Amino acid sequence: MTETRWLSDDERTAWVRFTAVLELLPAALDLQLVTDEDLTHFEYFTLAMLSEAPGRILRTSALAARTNASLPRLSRVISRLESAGFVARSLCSEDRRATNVSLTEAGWAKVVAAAPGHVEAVRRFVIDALTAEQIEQLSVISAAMLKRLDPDSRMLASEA
Amino acid sequence: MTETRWLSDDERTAWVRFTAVLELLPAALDLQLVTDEDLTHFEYFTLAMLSEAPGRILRTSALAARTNASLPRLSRVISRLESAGFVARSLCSEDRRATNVSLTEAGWAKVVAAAPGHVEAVRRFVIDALTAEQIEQLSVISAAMLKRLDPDSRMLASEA
DNA sequence: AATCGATAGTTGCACCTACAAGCAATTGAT
DNA sequence: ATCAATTGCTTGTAGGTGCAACTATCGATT
Repeated sequence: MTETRWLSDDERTAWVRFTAVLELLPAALDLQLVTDEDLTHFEYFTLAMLSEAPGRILRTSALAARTNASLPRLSRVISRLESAGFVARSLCSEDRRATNVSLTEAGWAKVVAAAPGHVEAVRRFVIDALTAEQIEQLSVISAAMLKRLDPDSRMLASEA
Repeated sequence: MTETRWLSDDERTAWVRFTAVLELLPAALDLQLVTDEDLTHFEYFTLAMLSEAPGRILRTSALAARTNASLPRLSRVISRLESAGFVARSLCSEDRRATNVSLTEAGWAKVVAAAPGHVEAVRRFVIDALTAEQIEQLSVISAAMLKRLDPDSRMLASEA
C-alpha cells in the first residue's frame, strides 16, 4: 500500500464544512416537506420526476433510475404513494413483466401544492445564501464531483 | 401567501447537480467504509470525534453535539461500538446522570486503520476532482450555507 | 429538607431501507 | 418448439433511526 496523502489545512477545512452541509441540508429539506406536506423528500422527488415525464407516466425501472433508488425501495414507496392516491400502477402492454407508474390528478395537485414550499426552502438554505457567481461555482464544482460519483450520469440523464 | 420565486435556469441547473451530489456522495463514502472496514460512516465519524477529544473521552451529550446525532441514536450506536470493543462507557463522577464514553485501544487502532481508506475516498470523490481554487470556493460556499442551516454552529464548535 | 421542573440517558414502538429470495415474463440458444 | 439464463418487479427478514415515554439525577425554590 502506498503512503497516505493526508489533507492539507485548507482541504481539511473545506471538507469539514462540506461534511456538515451534507449532514444538515438533507435533514432540513426533509423536515420542511414532512411537516408542511406530509411527504418525505424522496416521495416528493418521486412525484416530481413523474410529473416531468411525458404523459406523467414511467416504467418502474425508469423511475428508479431517475430517483437513484433500488427497485425494492421504489416498489414500497410506490405502494405508499398508491394507497395515498397519488400514483397508479398499470400493466405495460409491451412487456408484461413491467409495470407503468402514472401520476393521478391528485398526485399532480399534490406536487403543485408542495412545490412552492420546497423551492422556498431550497432558496432559504442554498440559493439565497449565495451570490450569482457562487451559484455558478457550485454548479461547476458539483459537475466535477459527479464525474467521479456517477461517470455514466445515470442520475441526470433523461434516459437515452 | 406571496408569489413563489421560482428558480432561474442557472439556479435550477446548479440545484439539480448539487442534489445529485447530495444523494450520491454520502452513499459512496458509506460504501467504502462498510465494505473495507465494516463501519458505517456515522460509526466512523463517532470514533473519529472521540479520537480527537482530549483524553479520547467525552460525555454522551457532548459527543451527540459533535456528531449532530439525537441522544437515542447515539445511545444505540455507542451500544454497538461498545459490544464491538471500540468504546467503553463509564460513569461521570461530577454528574451521576451522565455517562462518559471513551475510546478503547482497539477503537483507536480501528480509527487509525480506517482513516487512510476514508481519506483516500474523500480525495477520489471530492478533493482530487477539484482545483485548489475550487476547494477554496467550496469552503466559502459551505460556510455560507451553514450560516443558514446551523446559525449557532453547533456542528463545528468544539464546545464552548 | 421537601418538592417541582429541567436535564442525561435508555428503551418501546413504528417506519423506512437494504439484501436476498422469489415469481412471472422475456430472450436467446439449440 | 424447448429449455436455460436474464430481466422486471415484489416480498420476507433484519437492522437502523425517530419520536415519545420512562428512570434517575440535578438544581432551584420554598
